[in-house]
Amino acid sequence: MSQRNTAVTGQATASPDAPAAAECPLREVLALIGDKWSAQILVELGDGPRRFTQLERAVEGISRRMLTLSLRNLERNGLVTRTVYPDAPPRVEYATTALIEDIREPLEALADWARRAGPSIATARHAYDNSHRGKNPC
Amino acid sequence: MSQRNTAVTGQATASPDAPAAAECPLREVLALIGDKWSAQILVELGDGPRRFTQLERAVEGISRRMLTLSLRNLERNGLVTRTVYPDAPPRVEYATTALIEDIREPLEALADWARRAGPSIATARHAYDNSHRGKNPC
DNA sequence: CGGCATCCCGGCCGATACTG
DNA sequence: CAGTATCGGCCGGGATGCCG
Repeated sequence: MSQRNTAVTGQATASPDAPAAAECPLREVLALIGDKWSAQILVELGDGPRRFTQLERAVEGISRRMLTLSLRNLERNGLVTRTVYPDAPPRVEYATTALIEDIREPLEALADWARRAGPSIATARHAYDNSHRGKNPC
Repeated sequence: MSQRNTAVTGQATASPDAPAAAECPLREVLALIGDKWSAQILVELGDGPRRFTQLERAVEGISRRMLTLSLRNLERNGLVTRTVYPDAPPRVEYATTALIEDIREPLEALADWARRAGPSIATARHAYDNSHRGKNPC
């Protein structure tokens, strides 16, 4: 069994069938793009189609393995397309589908919020850590 | 060492210090509320302050353990407040802070998108699974 | 009521090496 | 270039039980 499989190498980056996302739509979104890399990949693809290696360099820190798995997952859920060109040096392009058009704005809004709230959060965190320190011996 | 600690029971629901969220604000948001329960908790708290047991019942499926860990994490990052009332039966209320006011809308937008795109995604997934089936016995 | 401590497993994810 | 295969660590998170 060396061919492509549903669970590529024993996992699938997201739930294999979204079994119990149940009635909470927020959970569903997070199950789709709430993982470590998918959102960043979508953002990068938002600027236009990208090749595999382009994404690998753009996302910064992602491994080929996780890039592959994440892209497969996004493709499976209809969020990106994968196009193979029959060139001498292999060439594959990934692009977003119409499905994501409607989430780009909310995603941007979240990012904006992170930029604005970031400092406040850091402050709150340090305050919390200070007031709860000393419980643990160094 | 039976007191409260930074890593309560060996984990922290989110990164202990958000070390390498780096320059991607989206990653930071997901590091904060991208886990399995935090977003739902925030949504529930959006309707007003809630007690621990109220949340436990409202969130549906969450364990006391994860509720505690998630709330602690949200509290640490200044997204919710924890108020203890000195009553005979212990009473603790959780509420959102001003920090979250600005993400409620984007969060709602994401949920809306999930509701609308849900069917299309399911279709895409089944199509993908069909066209890639037969590689694995059974 | 509102937690915390312990056990434990499955899956995320990184590192590394091999392939068409 | 664009993947795939394999090993292994770490941690999210469920189940259970005890405590003030």
